[in-house]
Amino acid sequence: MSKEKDFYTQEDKMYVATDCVIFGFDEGNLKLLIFKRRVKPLVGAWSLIGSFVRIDEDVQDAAKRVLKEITGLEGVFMEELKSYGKTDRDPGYRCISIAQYALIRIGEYDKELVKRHGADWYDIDEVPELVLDHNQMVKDALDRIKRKARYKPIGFELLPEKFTIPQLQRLYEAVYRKELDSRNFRKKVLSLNVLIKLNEKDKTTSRRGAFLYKFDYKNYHKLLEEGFNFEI
Amino acid sequence: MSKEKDFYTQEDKMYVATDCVIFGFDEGNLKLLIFKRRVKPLVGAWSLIGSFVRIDEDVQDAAKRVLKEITGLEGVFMEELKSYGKTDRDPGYRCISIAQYALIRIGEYDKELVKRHGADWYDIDEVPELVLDHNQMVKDALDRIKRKARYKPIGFELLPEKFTIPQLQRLYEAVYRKELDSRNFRKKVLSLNVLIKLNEKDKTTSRRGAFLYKFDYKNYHKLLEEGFNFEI
DNA sequence: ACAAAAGTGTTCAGATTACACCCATGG
DNA sequence: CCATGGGTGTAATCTGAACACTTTTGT
Repeated sequence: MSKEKDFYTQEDKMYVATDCVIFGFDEGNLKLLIFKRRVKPLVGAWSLIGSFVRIDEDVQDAAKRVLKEITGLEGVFMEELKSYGKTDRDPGYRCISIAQYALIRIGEYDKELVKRHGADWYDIDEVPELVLDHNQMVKDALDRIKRKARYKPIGFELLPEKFTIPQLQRLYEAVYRKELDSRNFRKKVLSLNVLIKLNEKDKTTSRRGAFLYKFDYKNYHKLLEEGFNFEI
Repeated sequence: MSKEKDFYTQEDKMYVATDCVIFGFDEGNLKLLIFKRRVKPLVGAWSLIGSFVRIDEDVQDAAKRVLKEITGLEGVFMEELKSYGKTDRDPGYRCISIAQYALIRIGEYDKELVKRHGADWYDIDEVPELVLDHNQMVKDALDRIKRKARYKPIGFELLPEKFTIPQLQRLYEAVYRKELDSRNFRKKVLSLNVLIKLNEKDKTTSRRGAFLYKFDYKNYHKLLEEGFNFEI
């Protein structure tokens, strides 16, 4: 930055942070990754995972950086939620935060790293009180994925690469918070033509076993361009 | 702020701006309000209307402030679009911008004020090159209202208080960029039960005249709570 | 043989689409 | 009297919702 002229010296500067609402899905429940603060202010309080944005760092990159620092993951689905810009949101100093939400495969993160950072998964119904406006961020992120699930096949980011249709249904049930009819669900989801049936079964949840599928990203992108509707 | 302790002094501060993508609708065309910069840097270039966020000002309030400064309008529909946070987006200095989009009634703004600020309306298809990433903001805002029109009756913010159904249809056609069948459009829009038919006609576009309607905000909010679908 | 989850089809109601003519009026 | 935009109905199709039984297999 130093090579550029600063035309704006009479204006106010402030801190810019980014906070990540990190969702996972496990055993039928939607989960949230939060951690216990070890630095001032608010030591010991539960918080979303976030960081200040550095002056030589894109906001998106800052979000990717913290996600990687805590979970070891890269290249996962992450999207901006909205900004939180009230003057009084942080008692420390004027700081605005650009919240993001991420969907990760709960089997794939680096458990050692997560533990070392004092982070832990909470069932979405049992999230404790978080610092600042972080509970509001979680609420807004939940509303967002509920809506988003209507037109993007959001679930596949949260499931392992190979998954069964009953698993996918349980995920949608967790997001929508209501039970779905398995016949209609299966019919709808298969009609989208974005699932590839494999010759393997998952036998962990039933004696009979359920066929595994994987997501057909190629077909999916083709359909997106045609303006497809993924409503379940 | 000064009464609070600043815990974060080792972190980077930056400028935070907000830019408004201001839409209007006139004679069948969606329009954009932009203005010609009179200050350094980039004097004379076309730009969205924006401002730095002051340290004692909410981001939303900053957006409202600039909208009022330029158009004289208050209380119009305005919503956050997204943040633009790349390090190199502003050559002046590190500055992130929270873009907003607003929908205003093109007959109601303060024309004197707009002229005095060097602002002008451009047809959405004829927007000139704008400074920084402002063309991208416009594109993103257009995509947003296209999607938003599917589940919120967005059009009413852009039309005068009293409007005709053909007017409303032309607005939707401008947003979707395709022609709609007038019988189906009328059927659908009336079935939503959010229009109040008035005993007046608008005769400016036909000899016969078209009945004027107004939007039934009360009924609309009731329907929203029930989770209504406004797809046209 | 039985418990427990996986898998499968049909019917009905409501919504969406396509489509063509008469109406009212000012000039 | 005619040109112009406003206003109306119906049939065909598609989509979403409701609903119950058979299959598989480990124990």
